[in-house]
Amino acid sequence: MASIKDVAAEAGVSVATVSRVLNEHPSVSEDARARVLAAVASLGYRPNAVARSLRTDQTRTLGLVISDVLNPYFTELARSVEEEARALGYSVIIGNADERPDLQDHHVRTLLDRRIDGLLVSPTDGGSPLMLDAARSGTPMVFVDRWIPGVDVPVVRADGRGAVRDLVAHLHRLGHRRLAIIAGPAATTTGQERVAAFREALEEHGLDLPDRYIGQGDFQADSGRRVTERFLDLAEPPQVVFAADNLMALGALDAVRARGLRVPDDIALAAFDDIRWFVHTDPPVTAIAQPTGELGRAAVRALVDRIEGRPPRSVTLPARLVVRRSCGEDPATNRSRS
Amino acid sequence: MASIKDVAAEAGVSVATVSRVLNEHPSVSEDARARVLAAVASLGYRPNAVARSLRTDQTRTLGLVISDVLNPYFTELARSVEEEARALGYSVIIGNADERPDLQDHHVRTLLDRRIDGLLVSPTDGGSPLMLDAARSGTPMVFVDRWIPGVDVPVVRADGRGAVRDLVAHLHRLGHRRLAIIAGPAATTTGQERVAAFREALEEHGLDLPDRYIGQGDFQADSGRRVTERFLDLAEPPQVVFAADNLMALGALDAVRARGLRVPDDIALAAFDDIRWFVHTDPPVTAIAQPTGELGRAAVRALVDRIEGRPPRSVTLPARLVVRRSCGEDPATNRSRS
DNA sequence: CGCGTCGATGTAATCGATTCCACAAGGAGG
DNA sequence: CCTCCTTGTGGAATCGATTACATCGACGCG
Repeated sequence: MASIKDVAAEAGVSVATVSRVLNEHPSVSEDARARVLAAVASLGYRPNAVARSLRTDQTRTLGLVISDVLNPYFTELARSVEEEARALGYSVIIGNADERPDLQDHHVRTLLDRRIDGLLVSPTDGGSPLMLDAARSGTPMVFVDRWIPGVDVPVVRADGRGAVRDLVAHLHRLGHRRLAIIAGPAATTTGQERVAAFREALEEHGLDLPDRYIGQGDFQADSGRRVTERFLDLAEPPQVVFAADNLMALGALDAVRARGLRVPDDIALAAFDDIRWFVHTDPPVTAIAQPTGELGRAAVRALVDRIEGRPPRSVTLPARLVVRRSCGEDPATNRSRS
Repeated sequence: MASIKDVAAEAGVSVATVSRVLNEHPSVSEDARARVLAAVASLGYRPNAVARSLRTDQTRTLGLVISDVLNPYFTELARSVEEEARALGYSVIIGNADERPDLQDHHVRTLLDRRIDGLLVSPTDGGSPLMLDAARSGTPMVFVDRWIPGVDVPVVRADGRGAVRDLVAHLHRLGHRRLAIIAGPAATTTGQERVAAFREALEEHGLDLPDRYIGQGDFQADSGRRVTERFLDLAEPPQVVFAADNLMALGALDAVRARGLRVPDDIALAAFDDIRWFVHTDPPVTAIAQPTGELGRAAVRALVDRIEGRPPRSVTLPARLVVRRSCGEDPATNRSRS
């Protein structure tokens, strides 16, 4: 592959001049510029990004470590992150942690070794030593969706409390009184917050959330299935199951179907995170929709602000309830958009 | 960030010795090794991958350019690619082309600039000049899922012909005679092949595929919706719509639902690519399942073979039919697994 | 006892870019 | 006509690693 030296030789100038032409440095003669450009074209020369990064100490690359690529919420997030980054002149390298702290650490380490300019993380757990180190060390960092408490890093996320309150009101209006939740891992902020928001909302209606109605999931479909089976085995099963993410809702659907029961007649279902397929499931699933694209874009802007020396800001955007039929018919508040 | 020089100074040895310790070169004394390791630990030193890549001329990184991250088929593919690559000691950088040739070129160029060791591509079109160049030039390359005819690059893909034949037999048995297809872009091999396989299978049953029953889609949901609407507007609408990918099937579902029609009573639906949600849609969708994970792994192995100087092999794996209820009940051949 | 061999180590070249510094040529101003 | 800038250019240092080559003891063998 042709290097800058080859171009210099071909154009009959020094490598310094070639570099100046390529970087649009003002003091280059028209003549030299033309010859260099011609040489570049004829050799099909492309600057070696590795060498450039070594010299300039910047890669114009962002790292994004997400909890699970197979989760449509995160793929959508990843997509918007890449889009905004590209618009700002950065590339993105995605690391998929699969909800495993060890894999998350692997990717953080690899990205740091590559000297990415900044790191976007949606942490899988409460923070490994490596993660805390990374946060404290020089690399600019921003948390997205989830965060690690007590670490001084900007956070871009959605606040679901209002939407959860709307959801519980909706469920209460439909006559449901025994409400259960499939929680996410307690080590994640979203895992905790969604349970807390649910409990608070229940209290507003004088309902409580007994331990047997809290199932411990891990944001994966299988755990949703297991927890739902346990709910269905209770002497007094819940009337509603609220899954803290879309994959666990999928698992819940599996479990209900395996028993030959029907949603919402036998048991109602709602989910955190809205995805396109929820419109066409049987029945369409009532869900809390996050402004995913906006979150991704805001996260990139915050990170690039840090990288380029501007003060970054944490951002919190509201989520909203999308009512469908999985909790029963509710003609009073049909705010469904589909 | 500490460099190898700092480590050398701290350990009281030369940088060469540090490098030797880190690369497990045999001739280093126990004493020196211990001192270097101690220095590495105390400084929290991590080798700079950028500098190493420049010197060794290898990045231990693979590029993966896929047509659309939001398509669950491709995210699953991406996941298995990353997994296998990691097992073989490589990282993966994913570029999402969003079915846009210009974006595809952008990512190929960026990846080449970064001097990735090899490139995995699922081409969005028939091959831009850049793509053809890349294929001819030195960088090892493998096509996955789709390929570009006439280019000498190994291909790892699924053969859907057998499964399409099974599908058409299934449809014929159910009494369907007017079958339509929502095709993918003619510029992609999968776009063409699926139509050809469908037509061949129809011919075996003495049916033909008139032009009005071929809708031109682009593998995105919106196009599935538009094409389906056009089918429904025909004087004699088809009895079955076969979507050439899962997103267009989603769009078809949207269109059918918007008219207040029902699947499969008013019109039947089948899709190429099976995804988890198809089990829970209304009704569950009959689909052709590709061995996605195996494809991803085989593609990585083929690419790494090329990179490491072994002869790479093209791989073709069979897809299979998964019957569900979206085409009507067929007690005779219930090979559904769900 | 002298020489060849081997193990451990350091010096320095190298990868491909960017960029500081020196310098030459040419024009402006005194 | 002699300085003093300005503009264009090249030489060489630099980034952080790897690695070829040189060196220096120690050891074994004839």
